[in-house]
Amino acid sequence: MENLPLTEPVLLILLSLAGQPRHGYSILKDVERMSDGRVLLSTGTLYGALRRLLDDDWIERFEEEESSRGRQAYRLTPHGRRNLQLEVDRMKHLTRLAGLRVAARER
Amino acid sequence: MENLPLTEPVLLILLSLAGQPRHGYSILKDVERMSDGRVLLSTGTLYGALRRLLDDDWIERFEEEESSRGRQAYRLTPHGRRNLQLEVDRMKHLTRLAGLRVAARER
DNA sequence: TCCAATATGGCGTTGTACGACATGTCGCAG
DNA sequence: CTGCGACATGTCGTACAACGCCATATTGGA
Repeated sequence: MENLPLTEPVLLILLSLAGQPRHGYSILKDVERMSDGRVLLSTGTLYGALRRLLDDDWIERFEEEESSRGRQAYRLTPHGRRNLQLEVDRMKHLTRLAGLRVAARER
Repeated sequence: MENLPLTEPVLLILLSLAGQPRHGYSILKDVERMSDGRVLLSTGTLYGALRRLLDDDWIERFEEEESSRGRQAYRLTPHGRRNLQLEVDRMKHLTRLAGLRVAARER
């Protein structure tokens, strides 16, 4: 339960879970959609990241009764949601700054 | 001259160079300032990243005549600036989406 | 004269990302 | 009823970025 690096794949996974609980394959597809097909997580990346997120209590398993298949849904913990919120705020701050800097054209 | 992963350290370094050419140590301090002290690049990270950015022609060495010390300034190439612009646009798009997703509170 | 800040860089460890591989289910078109 | 593509979950090995630590050198001020 320490802190993990908030890399792009991890961020996208969390973002995908922010709206609703999902199972692995669904996250994969959602990330693809969110990024307009630019980010294609491999299953290696996905399940590795999910394990770390579980270890650090950012997400938790979420059992759906009626699902017959081996599907396992994941959902954000309050802890995870809090941290995601902080991260998004940080990103907003940074993009604002980035916009200004890049806009100040070469002369 | 292929594409390199746009990780957080790399992004911050580029952002730091967007405003003006800088030498290594100056980038270090600027990144620290930009992130309100939250991101402290180690020199290992910095010079490793700079080498890769040079290899991939995102930045170039920029000789200042009057500098007596071993200072070597770096500056964005047009290629690097273009890519940075694209990356910033991508980030803006993502943050917008992230804001919406996270704001849609649990129920 | 010493010391802190400035400045550049190498090296080894750690851990993430990712492709490749492995396995199985479900629904449907032929 | 059979093959196939989408759905679904995971492991393993490798490559490489991040980072801490070390080494080194200059400059300006107390």
